[in-house]
Amino acid sequence: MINLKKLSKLNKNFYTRDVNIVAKNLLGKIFVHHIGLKKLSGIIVEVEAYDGSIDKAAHTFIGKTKRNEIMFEQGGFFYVYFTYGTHFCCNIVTGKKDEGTAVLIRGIEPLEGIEIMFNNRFGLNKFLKNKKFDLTNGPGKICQAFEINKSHCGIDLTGNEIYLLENKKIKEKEIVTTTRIGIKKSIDLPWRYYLKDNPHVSKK
DNA sequence: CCACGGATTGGCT
DNA sequence: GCCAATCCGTGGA
Repeated sequence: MINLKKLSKLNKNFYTRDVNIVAKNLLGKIFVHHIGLKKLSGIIVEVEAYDGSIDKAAHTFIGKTKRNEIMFEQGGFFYVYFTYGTHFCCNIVTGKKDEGTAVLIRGIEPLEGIEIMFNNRFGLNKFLKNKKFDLTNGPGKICQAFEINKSHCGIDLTGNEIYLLENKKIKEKEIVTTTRIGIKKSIDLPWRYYLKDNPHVSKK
């Protein structure tokens, strides 16, 4: 088991770099959400980069709007959006101010608060124990398990409610690079990254 | 004001 | 593999 107390929080210098650099480096980091006395955490195992300057699939491609304005801030903020009438998806804003770049979190390996996440996803049904790999393998599922919604959009990730922790360095050969999922524009950009053989990745 | 589609998920054929 | 659920951001009239 990882001793989270020894890990340092990721700072502004981490987040304000190029979106694809940050995306790759987010793999293996610990995502933490404090809710009162509850604590939920897990290892990031799958991400996608979005860059409004050249990427038609990015929410910022159309310019600044009320919905996407947090993506135009400097790196280190949290961007949450609602889609398909049913799901939230969470992103890490990256780069310098006005770049309009962010990383979508698509897969997490749960560490702390697994019982709470299970309850958030499936209720208290004990007959669903075989669902242990279906808790956080997808962006909508992550938000449901981690209790993330629109109210968390704009949070500063250097604060104490939602933040990320440093962890052991991931080797280049453990990272799979491929195209992004579920989009209809700019579908050929190889901006999806995930940890090889990890069962909490949404799709191979 | 109205129409449209989406960085998804889960259930059914 | 196919498709409904379900709502809001966005853009055009």
